[in-house]
Amino acid sequence: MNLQENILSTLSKAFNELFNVELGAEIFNLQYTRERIKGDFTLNVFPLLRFTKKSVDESTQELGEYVKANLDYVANFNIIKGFLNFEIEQNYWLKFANLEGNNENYGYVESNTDSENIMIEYSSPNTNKPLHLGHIRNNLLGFSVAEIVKASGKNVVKVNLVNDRGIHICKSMLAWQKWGNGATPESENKKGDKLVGDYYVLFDKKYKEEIAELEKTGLSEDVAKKSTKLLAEAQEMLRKWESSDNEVVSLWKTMNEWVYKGFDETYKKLGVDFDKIYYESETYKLGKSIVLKGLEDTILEKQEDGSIWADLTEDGLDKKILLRSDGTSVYMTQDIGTAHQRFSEYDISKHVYVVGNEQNYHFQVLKLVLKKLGHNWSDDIFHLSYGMVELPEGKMKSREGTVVDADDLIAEMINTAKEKSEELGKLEGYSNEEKEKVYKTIAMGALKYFILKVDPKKSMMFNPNESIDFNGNTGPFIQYTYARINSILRKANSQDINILDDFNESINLSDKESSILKNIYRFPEIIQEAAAAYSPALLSTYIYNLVKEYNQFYHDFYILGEENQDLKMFRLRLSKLTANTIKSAMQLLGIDVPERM
RNA sequence: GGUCCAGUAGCUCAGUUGGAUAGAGCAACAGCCUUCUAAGCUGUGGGUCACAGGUUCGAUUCCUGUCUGGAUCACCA
Repeated sequence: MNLQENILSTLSKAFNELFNVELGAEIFNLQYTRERIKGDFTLNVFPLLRFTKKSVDESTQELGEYVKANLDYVANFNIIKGFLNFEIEQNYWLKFANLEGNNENYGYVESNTDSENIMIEYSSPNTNKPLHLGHIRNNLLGFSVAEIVKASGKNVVKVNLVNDRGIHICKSMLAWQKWGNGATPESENKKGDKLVGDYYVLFDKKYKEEIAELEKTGLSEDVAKKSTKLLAEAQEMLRKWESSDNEVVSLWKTMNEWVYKGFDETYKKLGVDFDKIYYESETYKLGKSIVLKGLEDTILEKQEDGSIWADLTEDGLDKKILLRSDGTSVYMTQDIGTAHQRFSEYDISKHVYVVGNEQNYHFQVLKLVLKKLGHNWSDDIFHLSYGMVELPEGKMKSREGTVVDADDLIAEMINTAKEKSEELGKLEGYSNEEKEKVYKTIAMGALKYFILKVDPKKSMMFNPNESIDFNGNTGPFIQYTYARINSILRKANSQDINILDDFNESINLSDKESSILKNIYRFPEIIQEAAAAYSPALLSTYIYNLVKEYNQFYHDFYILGEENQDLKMFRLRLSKLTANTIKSAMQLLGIDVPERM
């Protein structure tokens, strides 16, 4: 039992004995005591007055006395306007520090074969579009959430779904065929994803030109859009692709390979990976057959033109097309197939889709259609919907070129980290290779933290003209603190001090020191909370606060320079604990910490 | 138009079941390197928590309405 559980059960007993009421632990509002107020845990007594049937002051006083008398480590209590603050004896924190002193996995819960299996899909790139800042948010979120859920004691399967089929793919293939002159990534000296992306943009340009031409002949915009030769050719290509036309399929394979190679490079830079990759091209047929089965079972309906629909109007949604009149699949069709395949392949209790909030409606429909088709596991689908990354001038639009390219941004960050680091000149003695590694660590730390510290649900602002900060509430600030602690630990080591020896617990803790210990004590809870909320932001806020406190401590107290041996040993231990916690928390954010910087 | 999400300091963001004096960072200004890394620490200024009602001992938090911004309602993915 941890502290809170002990206090809660003692409170239950208190109500039983003092006020003659049976209350479960869940009724008590027990929180960590606010900063600047004496105490460690705070009970809000107001909501309990209806059970005590006594005045606020009396109730609070009696509860405080009871808990103090009946719980060992409650050293004292104080009362402020109906808030009962329990003060935990410092010995408890000191024991805790000795106990967890060198537990590298402190806070993590190991999973086993009985643990829940959770599937997390993220990234899900479109093979026409090179990865940009929006995708970076997706990838970082997905990876971090997976790490956090894993650390909370679950088995995690990270999956990626590649959007490798559909009319959009045919657009870039067609453009390459028509105007590519056989260009390859090698011949153009360009990353494959970028090259293919260029042809997608080119298609759109030519398509718009053709629409404009048609409009000049007197057609309305809507009619013109549907009458272009280009679109007709793309549609024809999709039909050929779905009927496995050799030429089309072989071009498709070639161009996809280019893209994958490019994506892999970017994934590697971002430090994200997957346990399994699914391809739409391999699941859409399953989706198709499920849809046809649904039609047979009269759950779905067919229109005169042959297209197949789900009628969701009873549930407050619209009608949704699941198969086109020419028999080809839409996005929803393959998603039905993919979900089906995954739930039959794996025994998963939850399937998390990390997908932008622009697709909220899509997932609402997906869950509902699956449910209608009789798949109860549709309830286990969770759409982790995150907000857009906005630029000062508005949304990023691939086709309009207003995107912040992932590779460019990463390169720029590394460059900034390098400049800054060289300016400070703290890496003397490192080889160039080691230095480059540190630059990358810092650059990615800055970028990742910048993105992950924002609540996933909220849209976030990124101003490309203001480079991402390295001071304040940033990744490098946290990394710096880690490097600083390490510097001390290295020195201690070279003085033959064994940090892992138990320290003498008969010392007096300063407020700052016990505050740091309390913070570290909370780490396991934070992991659980972050996992339950699928929110890396909770972890970044946590680690920032811890680091800030440690830096204050570092500034105000000597560690190695402390003359009292017991205090010195304790402070080294405290530093070690902090470093471990920083490293663990940052790991869950997918951020590395450097030994020096 | 329907549905959903958001609005907290000049800017970027915290604020988890309603609770104590609403917090950080950046930017601005003023300080701190003759012992452990100044990517740090300390201080000052900066708020009608969009607005108006309601619920109650108590609302940034819950409810209703209004305003503003965004997303979505495709035979795109």
